[in-house]
Amino acid sequence: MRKSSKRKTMRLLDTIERLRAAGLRPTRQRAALAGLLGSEHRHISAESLHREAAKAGVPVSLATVYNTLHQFTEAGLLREVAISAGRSYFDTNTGDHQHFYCEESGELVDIPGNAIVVDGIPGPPKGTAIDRVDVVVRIRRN
Amino acid sequence: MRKSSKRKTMRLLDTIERLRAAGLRPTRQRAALAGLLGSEHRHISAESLHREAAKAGVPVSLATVYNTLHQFTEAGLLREVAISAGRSYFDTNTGDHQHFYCEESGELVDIPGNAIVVDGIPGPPKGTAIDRVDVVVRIRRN
DNA sequence: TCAACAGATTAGAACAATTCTAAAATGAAT
DNA sequence: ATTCATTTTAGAATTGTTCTAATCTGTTGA
Ligand SMILES: [Mn+2]
Ligand SMILES: [Mn+2]
Ligand SMILES: [Zn+2]
Ligand SMILES: [Zn+2]
Repeated sequence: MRKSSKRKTMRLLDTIERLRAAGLRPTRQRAALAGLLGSEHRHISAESLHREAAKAGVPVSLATVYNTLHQFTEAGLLREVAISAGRSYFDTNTGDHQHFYCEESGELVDIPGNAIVVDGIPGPPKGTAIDRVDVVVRIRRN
Repeated sequence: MRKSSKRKTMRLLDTIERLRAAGLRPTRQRAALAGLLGSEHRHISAESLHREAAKAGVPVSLATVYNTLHQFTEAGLLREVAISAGRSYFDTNTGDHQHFYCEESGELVDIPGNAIVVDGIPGPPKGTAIDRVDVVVRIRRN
């Protein structure tokens, strides 16, 4: 067994543990998708992940991709980012951070959470509490 | 001619002027929709405006509602608010301000622009400039 | 080891929001 | 009035997402 193969196996075991810890049965599809999501921070859509899976030779249905993205989000493994109507984006970076968004390219770039400070938020409407503060800095090519 | 009728007529003339100023031909439909949007600040969707028009006895097609909302947005008479994938919201308040958003009720509440201060935004990616900073304060009923 | 079953996956239908098409209507300019 | 570019429209088409109900699979415990 070569080194890279052994590394891959260990990553798979890790992934399976992480799924179990999240209360999700470690199925072939979930493990494969979790593997594709990987360790670096990424912004993906359901369709893009579905294409990626197909390209990687993992035949998983689009319905399962949607199910899995929502389950991962509920489990705190992903975060959903509302950027523009029409398409949902999921973020593998679940920590406190914000985004640059370029309408022209559709690209999403992280802004570290410790950089931005939002001040002066009024008390929320009676009977509600603040859940999260999302900042999207819309940028344009020049 | 009664007072209220005269007021309505003047508002209509105003609306027509404003459409002309925006470079839009003041058609029956555009004037009616602009009238419905009114002067108070509101958050609407295409479908909700379409229903409102129908209820007001103004038969305007859904396609025209979409066209008009986009044209008004382009002309700076409306602003599009990205809140959640799936439905577009338009805002008759085009000034600098932000929003509370309650996922449970779908309600959108204005936060005056002079209240919130966003600090520490990093320089935008090379070759781009900041267009707008959107803040959405997500709230939950408790 | 394997039977049994709850939970997961799937193809495809259904759905909701939006956009497109191309034909008919209309505002503006003669 | 006539003309013509612009606008409106009904309905089809497209897109992203969710639903359905049949099939499959991971887990459990004999
Ligand atoms: Mn969702
Ligand atoms: Mn739009
Ligand atoms: Zn991010
Ligand atoms: Zn607003």
